[in-house]
Amino acid sequence: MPELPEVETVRLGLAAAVVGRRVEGVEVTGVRSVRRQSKAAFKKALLGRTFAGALRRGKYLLVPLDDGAVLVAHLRMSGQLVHVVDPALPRVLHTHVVLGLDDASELRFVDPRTFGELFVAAELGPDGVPVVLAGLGTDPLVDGLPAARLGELLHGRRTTLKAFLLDQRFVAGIGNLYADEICHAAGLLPSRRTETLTAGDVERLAAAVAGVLAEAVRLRGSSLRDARYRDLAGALGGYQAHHAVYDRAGEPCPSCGVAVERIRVAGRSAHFCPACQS
DNA sequence: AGACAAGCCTGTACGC
DNA sequence: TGCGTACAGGCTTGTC
Repeated sequence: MPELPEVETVRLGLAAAVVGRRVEGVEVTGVRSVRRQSKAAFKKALLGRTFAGALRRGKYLLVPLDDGAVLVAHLRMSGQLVHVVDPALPRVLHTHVVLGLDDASELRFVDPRTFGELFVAAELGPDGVPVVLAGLGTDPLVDGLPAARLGELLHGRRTTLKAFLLDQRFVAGIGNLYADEICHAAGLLPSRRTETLTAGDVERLAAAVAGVLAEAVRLRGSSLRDARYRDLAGALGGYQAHHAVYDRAGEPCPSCGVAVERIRVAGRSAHFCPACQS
């Protein structure tokens, strides 16, 4: 499930492979992948446009177009963007949108669970981010997230650390996997109440957010057992081999060897080391 | 065979 | 009262 590091890896791929290309064809065969606007409006907004950049905000990909609008993509659970150099290659099952580009390559959107979506946003805020995404919080990579800022965001919150990290209104880009890894790196339980965090805890949390995400981006994201996440060229990520706790219940904590446990927090699976985290 | 996983939205209930 | 939080349900399909 693509989170910030996976989406950032796709963004880097888009910047290298499709920025500067012009859209010459738009096919929308999926029923749900384009749902914020009509398929006709989506096609009209893209046809003839040139990709002018590749940005990311949280888990949203933003591709500015040469007319000032922005192509927005969210992969949700199972979405994948694939750059296919040879359009004669067969389309895999669940290919819902295909953009034909002026170098004869194709950008394909594949999404078995159809939670993901594409749309073109014309109304932008002063930061160039579509106004419909104005509710997104701080992006730790784009904006940085020093401990002082994290402390401000935590101020007054009365919830679990897990729920806080997953709430895109405060920090944008963290999902279930990286929430668990960040908690472990910070030595804090995912079930820890935010109102009990000390200044030292917040310092370690800020360092963990930055450190875990940076390392995961460096290794081009995490591909899980289903190998659903792949980068734009179809390659697997490398961070899954470095997971300390996520999806490792019963296996030894890499720091201390104690068995990793799994519980439910904020309605989600949460993995943690009972010895290293408090 | 059916529970489960995921992200995000919506609706509703509850507590300070 | 009102706000923030909690929880459940919906959407979907591949996997165990």
